[in-house]
Amino acid sequence: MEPDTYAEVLLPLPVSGTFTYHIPASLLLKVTPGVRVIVPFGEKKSYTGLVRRLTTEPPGTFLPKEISRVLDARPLLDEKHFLFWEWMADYYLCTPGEVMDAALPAGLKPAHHFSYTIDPGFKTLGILSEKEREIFFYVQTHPGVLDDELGKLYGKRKAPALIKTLLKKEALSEHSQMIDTYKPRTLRYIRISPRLTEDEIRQLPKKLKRAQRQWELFAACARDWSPGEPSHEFLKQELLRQYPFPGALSSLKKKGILEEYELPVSRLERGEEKQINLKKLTTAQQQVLEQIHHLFQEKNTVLLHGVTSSGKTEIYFHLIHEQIQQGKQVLYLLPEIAITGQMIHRLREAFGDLAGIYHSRYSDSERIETWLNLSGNDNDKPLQVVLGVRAAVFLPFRDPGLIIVDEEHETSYKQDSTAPRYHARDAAVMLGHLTGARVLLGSATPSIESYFNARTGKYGLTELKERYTRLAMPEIQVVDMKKVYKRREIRGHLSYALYDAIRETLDERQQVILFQNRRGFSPYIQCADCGWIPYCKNCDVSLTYHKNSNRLICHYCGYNIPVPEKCPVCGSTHLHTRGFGTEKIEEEIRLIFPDSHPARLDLDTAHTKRQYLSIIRDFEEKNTDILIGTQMITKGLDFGHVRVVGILNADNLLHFPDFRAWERSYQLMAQVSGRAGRKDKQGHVIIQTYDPDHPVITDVLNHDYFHMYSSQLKERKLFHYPPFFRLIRITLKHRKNDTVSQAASRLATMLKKKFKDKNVLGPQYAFIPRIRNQYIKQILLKLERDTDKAAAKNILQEFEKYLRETPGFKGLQFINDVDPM
DNA sequence: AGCACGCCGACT
DNA sequence: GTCGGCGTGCTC
Repeated sequence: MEPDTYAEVLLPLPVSGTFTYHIPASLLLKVTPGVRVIVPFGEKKSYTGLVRRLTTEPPGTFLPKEISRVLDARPLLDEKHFLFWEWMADYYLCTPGEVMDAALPAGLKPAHHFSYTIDPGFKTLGILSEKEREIFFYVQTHPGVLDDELGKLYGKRKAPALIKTLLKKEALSEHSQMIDTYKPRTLRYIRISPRLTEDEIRQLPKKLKRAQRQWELFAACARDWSPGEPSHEFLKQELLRQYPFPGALSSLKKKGILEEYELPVSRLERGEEKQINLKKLTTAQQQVLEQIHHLFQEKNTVLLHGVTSSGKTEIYFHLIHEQIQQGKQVLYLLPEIAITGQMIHRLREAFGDLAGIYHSRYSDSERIETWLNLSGNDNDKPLQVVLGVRAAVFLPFRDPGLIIVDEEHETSYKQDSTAPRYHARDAAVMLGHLTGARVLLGSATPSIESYFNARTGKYGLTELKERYTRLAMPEIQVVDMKKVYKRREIRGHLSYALYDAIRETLDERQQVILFQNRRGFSPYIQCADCGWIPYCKNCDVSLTYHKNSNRLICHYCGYNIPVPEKCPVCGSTHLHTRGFGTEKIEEEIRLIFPDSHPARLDLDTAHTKRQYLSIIRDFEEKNTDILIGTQMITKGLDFGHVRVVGILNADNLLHFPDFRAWERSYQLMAQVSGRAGRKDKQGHVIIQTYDPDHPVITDVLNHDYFHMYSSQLKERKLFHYPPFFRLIRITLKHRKNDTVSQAASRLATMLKKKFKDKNVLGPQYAFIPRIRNQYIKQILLKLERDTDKAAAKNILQEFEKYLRETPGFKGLQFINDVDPM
């Protein structure tokens, strides 16, 4: 007799292992690694989980329960991707469950729900509290209501507690329920019933003689019928449009002559089948393409360093085309903000329905369909290339030949708010390793790490130095704000130099981009008499003044209050704004250039994708002529008529307290500059700074990436930072300041003893020491490149476990960020 | 994560 | 004496 088979199932729980279930004989063929299963868990719950592996080894210490249902016909992912998940959990110090959570689109995610009805025997309303009664009556009018709907109505926190007492008082009954949130869209088809024999069909003309409409309908379906062949199928809606006889149709169905059935259609936008359509490469591009091929023979990963507007995208497209011709798939990663309508259009133009998009802007259903398509869980032909954001690294490509990570220096590739705190670029390199796909990183301003890897031979390196249309690099002018203020050569926050450039540009009906790395009107307000500054009550930050709403807003927790009329400390009415943000610049521009049409692009004006796109479109169509924005304007935008780019205050970039500040400043300024002068005329970039001789400014001025790189590299070496050292940033959070402080210094001491003193930095308060009433301290652990990382991580986790269990340190939160940004 | 079990304060 | 607070520990 065959031994029993068990499945190790990953459940969406924050635990490290899997749970073992017995596979009933009836499900034996259906349960394979990678399919989702419904399993009982605990007393009455059931979860959807993912089968990790099968085993015939019976567990010794417990009696396994049975798998109750299998949800997928084919695995959602293969062994390689499981290994990828496991690498990620291990490398970024989180659980496989957390990786699973990040990897799967919401609708495929293991979850479970409860629905409620009132208990029919319940009589004594009197024993219910007012709130309980509310829920009771809601359930009475909405039988079968789900837990999350009640949660939405009565509070995510409160509802479960109230429901619990209602269950206890036997007022409600609970029903465990699997929700399939994903419903494939279907189309209805009509065909001649295959159960009809040939003879019966031949009899039909006689039989239907007196039913004119039924006869017409049948004749239409039988048009191309030939004996022995299966009937053609007709779209119901099409058929009824030509022959609008629904009554006749249902009669024919009743008689068993025609049959109606549903087939799922993919919701993926499929353009018509298209011939692959590529632009011809320039000589320089062609050379780089060949070099990439050459480098891929020896290296898994290649860095393409190509100046802005050098046409990297064209090279990518040619590489994608080659992969498709070889029957291989391509993953094409871009930062969220760079996936523009323009970009999608170009991809569809080139690859038609072979191309897919994986993006948060797309509905969850569309993301699910992309996933199911790639995993082979639908009947469509597989996508050959998917353009996607960070999370697209998880897509279950079965035969990937190439992974492109464009704008590889972008910080948005790093997920830092929730675990897994992974970097999609580094994950892509690992994925390439596991799947055999080549990895191409691209950037005009590569990260120091990637460039270092390329220069030291870990990656291949190729450079594209020529701008696409023989476009000259923009002329960069640095304006010394110290002198400007001394000589009073300023209007608002615009130096005369910038003012003149804008004036001239407007007169020539061209466009301007102004970059200011701060949103809001001004960073804070201050009492001119006593120096009082309003702070957030939940966080240790000053409140930012927003003029539009006339409120003071905390950018960290959202806390906001109206602007006080007078100083609460001294009663003075002289409350002045300090510093400036995008909102203030916009106001100044309207004042200084009354004939201009400025627009602002930042988190406040582009809250939704739609708003963002409409601001961009207005600028593209020249409805607006001055675009004032934060980081947002630097990403992948292609404007044809921008003559002048102004960086209003380079200093708050340069003096950011972070070891990457200079690198970032360079990248930002170089990328913003790249927006200038696209079409016929050379662009003009004006950088306002109090520190005109700053080395980074000089490098930007000279378009000298390499100099920035080498000087930064020296600093990194000297102060023990990447790429010479690996960093783990440990964050401790607690409601009590004392608790974090004590725990943090205990941890630091332990780490210093175990590693070397110089390898442990801190503890120190976070940049914002308190957010949402949680005190935050950080320790930076620096590991030499040759340290046993696994061992170090184990030690760290041991220490944290020990501290968590120490009396007095209860409720302490640890967050480990590997390779923090 | 949820949920049960378990041991100490304010209530009919 | 009980209801209920959330600390601790387990779930295949």
